[in-house]
Amino acid sequence: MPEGHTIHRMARDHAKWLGNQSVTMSSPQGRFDEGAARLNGWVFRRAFAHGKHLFYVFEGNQAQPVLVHIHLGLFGRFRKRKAAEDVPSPNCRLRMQTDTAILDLSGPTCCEVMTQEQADAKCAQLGPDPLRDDGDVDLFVQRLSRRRIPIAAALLDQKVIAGLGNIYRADLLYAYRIDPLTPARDLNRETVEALWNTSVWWLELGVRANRIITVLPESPKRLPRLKRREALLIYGKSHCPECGDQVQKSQVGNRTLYACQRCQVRTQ
DNA sequence: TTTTTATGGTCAC
DNA sequence: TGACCCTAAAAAT
Repeated sequence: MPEGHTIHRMARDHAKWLGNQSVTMSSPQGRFDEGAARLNGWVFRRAFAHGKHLFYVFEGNQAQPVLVHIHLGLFGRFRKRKAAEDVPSPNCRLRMQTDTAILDLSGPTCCEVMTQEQADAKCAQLGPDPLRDDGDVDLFVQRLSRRRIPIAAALLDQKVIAGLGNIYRADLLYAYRIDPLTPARDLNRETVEALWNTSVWWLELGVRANRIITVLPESPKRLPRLKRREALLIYGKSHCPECGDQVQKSQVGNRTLYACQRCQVRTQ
């Protein structure tokens, strides 16, 4: 269930659980047999994320580290297992096991071995990631300024900004009352910077809370207990929290968009 | 029990 | 634009 915050959180957690340990790797399902066999017993050195892409760095018997690139897609999922006796799901693509932890991966769009150079090339295709130190708001501004597509489609385009998904896009546009069909390049810089800054804040909060929360105005010391519904502004709702009108569901950028036609009227 | 849905993405036309 | 890929849980029957 991944937008960017999930992937960055996984990079952090997995490095904590597996870091600097020799990892026993297998592919119960069989579709990653070759990769698992190649890296079996290698040392998990570190993990990093760019947008929704997750990378592990393994060191073994070769001069250069070798990476595993994982993209969860819509259905991909990791499960942390308690004991080695746990039987993996029949669709478990990859099991990584150390003396202290077991991680099972199922349903990823992508799970492949690659070099650092290939990983760099993969990341070079992506837009700036608000969660990364090298995330650059100017690049976001520039990429948006060249697109005529609706802003609601642009926010899902990983070449424009990396890490946002369907929930963050709906709530970002709602937060600033932006008409979702506004051409991306028509938005003024002030608005684009606001979208970026709020993305940074929401994604960081998402990593910390390990869930999407878009309703908190500033960082609280203690996270309130929120039910899923209460944590979101408009995504998945039937009525606008501001005016009470029915929320419009439509398909924009191939995904279901939730928006309020009465409130979201800004076009710059 | 079957069908639908989901926080994603690629490819062909 | 639509077909398709991947999996699991919720919703519908």
